[in-house]
Amino acid sequence: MDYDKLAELLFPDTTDDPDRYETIYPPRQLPEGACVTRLGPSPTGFIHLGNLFSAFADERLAHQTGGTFFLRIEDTDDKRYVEGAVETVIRSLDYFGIQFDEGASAEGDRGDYGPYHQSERAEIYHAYVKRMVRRGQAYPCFMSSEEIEAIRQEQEKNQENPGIYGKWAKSRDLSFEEIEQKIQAGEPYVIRLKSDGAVDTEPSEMRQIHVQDAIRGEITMPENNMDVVVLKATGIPTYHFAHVVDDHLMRTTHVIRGEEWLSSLPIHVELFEKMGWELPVYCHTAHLMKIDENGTKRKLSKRKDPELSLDYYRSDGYHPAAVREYLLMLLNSNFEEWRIANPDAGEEEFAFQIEKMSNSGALFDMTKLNDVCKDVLVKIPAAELVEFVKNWAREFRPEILPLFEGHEDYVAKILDLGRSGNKPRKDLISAPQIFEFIRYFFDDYFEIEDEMPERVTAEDGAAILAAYLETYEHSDGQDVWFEKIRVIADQFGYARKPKDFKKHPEDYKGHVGDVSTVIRMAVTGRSQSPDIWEIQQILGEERTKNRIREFEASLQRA
RNA sequence: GUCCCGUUGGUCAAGUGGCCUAAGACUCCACCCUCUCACGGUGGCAACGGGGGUUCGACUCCCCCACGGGAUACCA
Repeated sequence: MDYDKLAELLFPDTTDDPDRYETIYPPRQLPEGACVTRLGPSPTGFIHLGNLFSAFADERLAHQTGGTFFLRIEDTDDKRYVEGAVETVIRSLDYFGIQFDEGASAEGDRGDYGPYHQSERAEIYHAYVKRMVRRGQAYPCFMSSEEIEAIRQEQEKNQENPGIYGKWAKSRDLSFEEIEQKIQAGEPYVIRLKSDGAVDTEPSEMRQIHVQDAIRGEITMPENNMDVVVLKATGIPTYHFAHVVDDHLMRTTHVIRGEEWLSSLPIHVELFEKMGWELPVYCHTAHLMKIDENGTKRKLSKRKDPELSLDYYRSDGYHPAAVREYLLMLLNSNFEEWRIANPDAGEEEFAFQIEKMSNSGALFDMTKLNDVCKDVLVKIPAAELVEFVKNWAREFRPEILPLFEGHEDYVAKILDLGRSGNKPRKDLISAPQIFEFIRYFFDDYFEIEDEMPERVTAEDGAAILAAYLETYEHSDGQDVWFEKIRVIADQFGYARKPKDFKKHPEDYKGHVGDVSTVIRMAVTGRSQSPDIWEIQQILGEERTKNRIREFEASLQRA
């Protein structure tokens, strides 16, 4: 077989000098140790937590080392294309603070290593495939999908490994004339790798390949022996081939991808060997898992698990900084302890290590996320939180937007309730929860929600409120204010201090806490809340007094 | 079927042959602080999947099994 002739037949218009791309895309001029990473989503536009998870690792690794992080759209499967997907991907990631230095963007490609859409790189792939053909490393295959299906069935019947290899790779033996004739007849074909892997050998007897995975350590697998497709009938490469060519030419140093790729590693190794290129550092991450209804751990799935979608966190009003913080905890096991030691440091100060990534799948724990949210939100200035909640409301709860819009200062004061000092309150978790938490500050959403304390009758309650109103001075300081409540407690037979009541419960109806709960009920409609005095200061004198009068009246009616 | 990866409390996890009577965080419980709640503090419950080896000694190394996950496409 004259491979040069075959290559010319297959790729008449393609360059014979793929090495020219080596000069078009020279090694990057980067500082020693800089990592080049990439995210390669398919253009469905659906970007999920797993993508964010690995994008985060990519981003940290690149930016921490002074390297480059780029976006490459892996649109080799035309069936998957969704309009506007690139914008969606970029926007989703940007919301969580992930930005690319290079690659596909809303305004088109940026950077010297493009094009960054695989669909636009056909001539590059073809140049390398042509060279493989010339070297006898690849060949056209004319088998129809029916033929391949029949082969698979026979292999299954004989308990053989499915796939095109060895004797099944019938098109390997086609003569030039046969090929030429089929092509002239317009028969569709793909280009397959002519694998050097041993066939008819037990896997354990096969040559083993050894790859150092940055997360998992040394990986040992039998070499590839499949004649995998490198170029589809459409002339577009498969993932395997595109990965090898692109990551070489784009000078990717670290390939971070999900563990589902582990099994195709031998294919990639053979391809890299055939091309004569150095392997990138592979980092195969574990999948995010969840516990499903029957209590078993399983991979988060697109279809079943709404929490996999990034939009889930956005629409549920989780602050991106909190999601980042939590993800970083899952990403690097030592982050949490570092955070405890450095509560105020920026995330970028944390030394992310790829080796510290877990190699078993982590369960995504919403309870923990909520806890992380509290710690993260407590550090965000109130004004910023107001903007955050406002933007969330605008998109997801427009009916409550008027509460925030134009009242930013009022809301900011509410959010700052008890947040100062060295033991700040940590009440705030997510946008909807924040609204729920502060709702009673707005008359439209104020209502009596809880029950009166057991130790206070309606009659006593009304009397307490009357006495409270009598002595109420809006300008009183907190201490003076509370002293007055103690006096009222005393008047009505409630202990001035809870401890007194605990010691001699028979002497009292209750204690000062019961009295203040009545007031709290009147002012907030709830039996639990932050400091009443501060709440009253924010509500203002008029609104406070009105609420007390109203509750007093309702108790009298009862 | 074959191949690969994984398995430490309910969850995230530290652990690289003796420092393990197995760290820390979340959850839960108790107590303290306290006008309620939250915060904070103190304490508590709770784990090396099973079986064989190797070794003076194994969570750590090897083998088998079980379980979970993945691959086995002209999807990525």
